[in-house]
Amino acid sequence: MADYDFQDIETRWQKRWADEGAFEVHEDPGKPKYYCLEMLPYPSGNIHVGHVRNYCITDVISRSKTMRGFNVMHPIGWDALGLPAENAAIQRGIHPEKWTRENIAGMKRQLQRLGFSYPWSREIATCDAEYYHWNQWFFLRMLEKGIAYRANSPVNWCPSCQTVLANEQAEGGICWRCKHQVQQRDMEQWFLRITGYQDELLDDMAELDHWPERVLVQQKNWVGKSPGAEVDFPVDGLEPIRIFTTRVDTIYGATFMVLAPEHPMVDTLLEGAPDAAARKERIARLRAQDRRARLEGQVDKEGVFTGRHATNPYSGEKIPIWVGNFVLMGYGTGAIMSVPAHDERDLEFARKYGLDVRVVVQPEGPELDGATLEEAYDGEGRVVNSGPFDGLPSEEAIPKMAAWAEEKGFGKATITYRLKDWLISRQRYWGTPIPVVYCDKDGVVPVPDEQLPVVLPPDAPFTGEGGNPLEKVPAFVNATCPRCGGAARRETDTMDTFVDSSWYFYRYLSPHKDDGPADTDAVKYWFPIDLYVGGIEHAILHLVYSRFWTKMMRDLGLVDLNEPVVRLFPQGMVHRHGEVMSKSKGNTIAPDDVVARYGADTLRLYILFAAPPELPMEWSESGIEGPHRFLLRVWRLVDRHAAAFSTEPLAEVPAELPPAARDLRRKVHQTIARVTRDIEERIQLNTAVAALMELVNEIYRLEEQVAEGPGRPGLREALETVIRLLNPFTPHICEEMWTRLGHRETLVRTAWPVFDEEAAREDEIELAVQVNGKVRGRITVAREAGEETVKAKALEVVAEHLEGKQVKKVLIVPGRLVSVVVK
RNA sequence: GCUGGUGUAGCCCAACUGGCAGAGGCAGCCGACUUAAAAUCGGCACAGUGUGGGUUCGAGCCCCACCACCAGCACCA
Repeated sequence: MADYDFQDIETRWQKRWADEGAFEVHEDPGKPKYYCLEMLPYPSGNIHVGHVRNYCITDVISRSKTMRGFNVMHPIGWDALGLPAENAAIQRGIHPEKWTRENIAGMKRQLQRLGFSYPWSREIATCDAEYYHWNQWFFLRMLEKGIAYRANSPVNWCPSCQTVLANEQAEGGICWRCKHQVQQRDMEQWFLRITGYQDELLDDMAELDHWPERVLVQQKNWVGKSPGAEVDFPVDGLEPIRIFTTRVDTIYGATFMVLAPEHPMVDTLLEGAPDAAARKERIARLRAQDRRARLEGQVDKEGVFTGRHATNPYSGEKIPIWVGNFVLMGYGTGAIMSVPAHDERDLEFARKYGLDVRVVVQPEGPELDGATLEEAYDGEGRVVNSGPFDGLPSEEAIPKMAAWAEEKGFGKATITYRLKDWLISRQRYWGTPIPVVYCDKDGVVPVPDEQLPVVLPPDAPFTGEGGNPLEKVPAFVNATCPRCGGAARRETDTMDTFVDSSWYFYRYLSPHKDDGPADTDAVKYWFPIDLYVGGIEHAILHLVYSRFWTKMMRDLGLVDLNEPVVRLFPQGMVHRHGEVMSKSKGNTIAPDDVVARYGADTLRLYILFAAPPELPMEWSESGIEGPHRFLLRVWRLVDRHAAAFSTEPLAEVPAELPPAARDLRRKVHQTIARVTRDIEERIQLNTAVAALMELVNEIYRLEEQVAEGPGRPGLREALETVIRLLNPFTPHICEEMWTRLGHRETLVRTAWPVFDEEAAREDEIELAVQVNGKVRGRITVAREAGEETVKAKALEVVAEHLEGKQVKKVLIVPGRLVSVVVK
């Protein structure tokens, strides 16, 4: 018997695939296409099991789709710009580029050792000037269209990363990368006007019917669309205070207003107020409260009365102006009207400071009383105590009252979003240089297309002493103004690396195109992406940016699409000892060790078998034994017959078969149907593997009975079916067995088995017979047996349970059971 | 607190539109092979589906109320 020498088998087949360029693809109008995408890795130094899980899923889909006759695009690349490379440079004195290239080389070796089916000629690295050239080109196009702009605004500064961050990258005041708390700073920065697409990002979700609901919900929350009204509240001798509300119908119940401590009018209001100094100091304390805690509502509501009043423009009533820590400057106008009767937060505040509570919306049922109200009523109802609007249902009052404000000139209906423009400038070296220069005479001047790419200078100093290393490279900073030819200073900020990943999937299609980012014809052929597999942690980052980028490209006339991805499949994480596997937890598994011990095929099979792909998978040291033993079992089975079959002529499986051979053939075809469906429709790869194990068990059981005689061609069919169905999961061992059975062509170019419904059909069916819901017997009937036959047989077999009782009903569920109801 | 997901054998997990709770694997037990063990081959056992109600001839699956764990959202006016 030949040993299963996985080291030898795997490296040999990897070499053959590489030599043959087995996975290279080109546009082929004669075939249906399938674009199978996975999230490209950051070259941190090692492929980890999480990546492996991601890439095993896409590899199975890609290989099976190829065998099913599709022209499959399944590319890989490197998200190669980013901070860790620069930190390595500071800490270890290795240039970011060297560090990155070495990591890429190592990780590429790891991926190749796992046998993934990539067209390596399409490999891209975003740190190639050939790639980031087009980031710059896109930036210039957006600058022309006003989508890219420079503005001064409060931004998130991460002291640990020494750079600013986009809003969604500092959620809850925490840097997404290093988890440090960010600071607020006012800085002039570059933004992309993603808010120009905010409604489209929401509306086009209707097209994303193969995206998981939880991702869409997250994105929807993040965009945070909230229709309402803005209303100006006049203040004697000052500018009016503008508030935003979603419930203008409750405005007659506004008994006070509250400004965010950072609101620009706070200081002005305090001037001339009694005890101004003391109030100022207390407000300063509110400002100093932990920002993150304030954002998350973790602090108690606190406020300071300014001593001033504003006028409710609807009622003409004077109401006190407060400053409160629960009002945020970053949302709406940073000022609210407070309606304690109908808003929980306002009620809490009002009770704490003894402010009036006035009911202005009355629901069905007992009359609400502001004085005793314990819970704010924030539902709908009939508007009361509201002057001319009394009696209106609140949903009708909202548009009427907003229209009234507009008519009178002190307000209007408006929509507020939580989404902010995408801040893309970073004060770091290892990113795409933003292609503009600053000229004393001409101001901000874009670098002309023909001068692109603006290349990162290789000789920047990585001292770690703060400041962008690019600023310290005179040859880079000192530029010529493209407009006037005079001296100019080059922009030293680089782009957010999420820019790189927003469009990389277009670049794969024409990775070396030098006169544009993407080839239009190739995009037409391959897009949209049929399946995108990756981690869900990118739900409001990469996946939103990518959707925006495609819409922007569409508006530049580059693509004819609203959405890049048809089906999104977020795979589950890998856990160990009940915790997420991560470097910081110190519980990682190195795929290399597993490959050395069990081989790539076993690792692949185990990862896919251990849990459904979308759920977390628990890594277990003993669990891997099962799939490994299974492969040995298949290997021995094929080994017993390979020599003989490889020299025998192929024979048709006869239509008439002895029972054992018939049973085997049925199982073979049932398995084809199950595995195909589990892979293609359900992406339920664990059950596909289980079905294959079942089939192999069945072959073992029947092997001796079908090895000789009319069943023999069926045995061969069974073996070859197992090999072909298993190939996407464990391609090396399958190629080897396939060859040993006498085939010359690789499985990469071999068709998927064809399902024969007739062969899969059961001839006899066993039915359970229930009496009043309890199984009391079972009968075996021919597949085509009529209802009467089934009924008679069923009643006969449970006769003793029917004695002395009256049969009320007999239900026959075809192929399942017979249910007898008696009384 | 809100939304979503998950809860099935000692463990990881199956169960198509409501139809006999068990496919697969790990661990366990018994036999065969072996001087013996491992490996291998064959076989066995184990839960009534988180809890409590309901609908139904029939519920793991549907409905209601809870519990636990996970994820997301959360003072967004």
